[in-house]
Amino acid sequence: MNTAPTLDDVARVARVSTATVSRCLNMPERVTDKTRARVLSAVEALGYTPNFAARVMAARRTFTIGAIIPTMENAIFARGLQAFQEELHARGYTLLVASSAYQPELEQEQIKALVARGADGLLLIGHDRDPAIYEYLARQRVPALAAWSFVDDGAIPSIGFSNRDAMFELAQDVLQSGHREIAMISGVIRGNDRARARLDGVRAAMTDHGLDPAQLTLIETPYEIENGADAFATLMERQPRPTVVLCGNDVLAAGALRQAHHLGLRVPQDVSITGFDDLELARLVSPALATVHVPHREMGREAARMLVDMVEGKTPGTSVRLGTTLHRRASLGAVPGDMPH
Amino acid sequence: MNTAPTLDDVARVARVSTATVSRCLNMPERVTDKTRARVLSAVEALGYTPNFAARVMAARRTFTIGAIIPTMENAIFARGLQAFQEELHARGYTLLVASSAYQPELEQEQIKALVARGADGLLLIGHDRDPAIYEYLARQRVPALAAWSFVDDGAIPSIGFSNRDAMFELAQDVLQSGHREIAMISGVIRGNDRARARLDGVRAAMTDHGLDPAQLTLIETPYEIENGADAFATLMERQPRPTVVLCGNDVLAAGALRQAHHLGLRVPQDVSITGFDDLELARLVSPALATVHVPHREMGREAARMLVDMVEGKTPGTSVRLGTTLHRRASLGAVPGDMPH
DNA sequence: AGGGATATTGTAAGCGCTTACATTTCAATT
DNA sequence: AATTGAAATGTAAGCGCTTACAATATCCCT
Repeated sequence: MNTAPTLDDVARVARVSTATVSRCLNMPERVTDKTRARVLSAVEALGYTPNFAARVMAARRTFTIGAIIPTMENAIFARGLQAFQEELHARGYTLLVASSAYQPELEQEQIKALVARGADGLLLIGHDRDPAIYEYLARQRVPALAAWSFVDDGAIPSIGFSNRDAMFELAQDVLQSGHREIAMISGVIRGNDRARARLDGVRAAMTDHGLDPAQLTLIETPYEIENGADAFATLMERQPRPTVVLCGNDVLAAGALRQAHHLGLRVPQDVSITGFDDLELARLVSPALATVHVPHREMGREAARMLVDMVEGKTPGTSVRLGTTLHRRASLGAVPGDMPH
Repeated sequence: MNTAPTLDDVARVARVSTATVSRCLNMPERVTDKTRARVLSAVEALGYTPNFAARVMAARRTFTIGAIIPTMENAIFARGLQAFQEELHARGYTLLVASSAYQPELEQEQIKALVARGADGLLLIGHDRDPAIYEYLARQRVPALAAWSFVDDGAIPSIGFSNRDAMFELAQDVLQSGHREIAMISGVIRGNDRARARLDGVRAAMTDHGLDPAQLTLIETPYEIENGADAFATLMERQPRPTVVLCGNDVLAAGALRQAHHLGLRVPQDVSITGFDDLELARLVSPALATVHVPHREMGREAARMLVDMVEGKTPGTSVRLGTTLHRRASLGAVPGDMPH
């Protein structure tokens, strides 16, 4: 089907052996200037591009890193991934991205697809997956790194932050400002340790303040704006009505906020809303979202460095924990009806 | 390095020939139930995954489609791409995504990288690129389709909408509501026909209303929120001050809107702002952005269908023009100080 | 000028898979 | 039971590249 010129064609035109052409392309310094010029002009003349599959097969190396992210639909992973790609590019690697749509089964499929395509290493999000897939990666000898989450004893090293501690801190802040009727809109927990850890953080903070975590009103829903809006509407019908809604991320929070406007509720006077991630979104909506800032770009960059080092055998990989910072913004206020002190 | 089991290993364990194993995997119906069971259990036992590079090389087909988008950082292409991927998946193809960061040179590099990786077809954004790259694609016999833009006589078929007409319509609306001091924050024009067409649309509408398009106050800047904010600040210092700022897309508009709040300007009472794309963003900010709705999902889906048909030789590809719709929302209002009629 | 060390180039064996073609198996038919 | 043709399986030739090893050219000494 594809009648593109091959190495042989180039060799013939340049009147050298295929080995020399290959060297010209891969180790130019091991070839005379004269022959290199001849070869390169043949390459030019023919419009030759090396066949990647053949190269991979012969060299058993692809200089390709795969990443499987839960979604491309919203900006959650975009910034970190962009930084990841930039750093990878600087180190001579190409990034291939696949999306799992938050489905563990599809993620497995994508992992295998990328390994089959010869990815030298893999970036995964979080730790929560079938142990069999870790065995598979080990057997295939493909190093993998988990990001967006920090666990120091996982099957693979990770680079990220403690979702639990970050959310704990935010929830503490909320509790300290007096809120007691607390609701949470969480992402779907199955196969998502980040979502679970955030929920745990909230519960831990409640316990810490002498509240029963079982009292937490919880809605679990996919990370989409509409879902945030719907969940918020449901929560506002509960009696007693929550005075604050903690959202599993900024996307859900943005949806909640839109719904609040729609319902004629003032934020934060009537109800407070918080997010997580500090996407650009958080500062675009009004009021701006109180949220947890995650160092996405730094995480992406560090992940690239670590993974490349792992691929090149320089390290088996060590987990790195990054910090998060609480951003108090206008969407989080005092408890409605509370007397000022 | 990689000691993964091969087809040969499977064949040995299952006590059949390699050809039979291959058939088991690719044309299961051409093999007895009994041997198929034997082979599959060998596959299972060994944890075998076919080597993609080898398969590609032998079969000269990858069932992979590549897409090169200008950016992954914001949501501009996310929704359309997601739909594209879904439809591709339904048809048995895998999507590989690369980002060009709006740099034509990098885009060329990425195109070659994807072709070398055996992409059966390519999705590109817009038409504006070095003709040499079209020759390259033709010679490599890799079908390509342009999206997010409609041009019926381009080097490759396209599926999209008329950026010019869509923006023309929006600008007409703006002019009809009386605005005369018009400014535009455009994306970077170089290598971006969509941005250029949108600008042309605005100019054409001005001409249509007897205005001199040279009077248009224009700032050209990359599609980032911060840039939109900065550009807006600059525009607000001009005398006479624009009464409306047309933005090249919603991202720039969101930045402009944030800056307006920051400067204490009310939208639309003091100044109107419009966007383009109708990202989710547009309805999250307040006031909601008047913008042009683009059928992203439909475009992505149609692009996948068309491209697969092209790859499979069912059609050389025909250009498809989709419609856009104007969404009048609160960010666009009357001219400040105008007497109501 | 001769000899050896070194830099350059060539030869050819795979890498793991698919597939055209050859061979074997087996059920149906006579 | 012999014959036949279709179905199942096996054989082996590549796909386009890299790279160990072999062969040759080049250079620097004495």
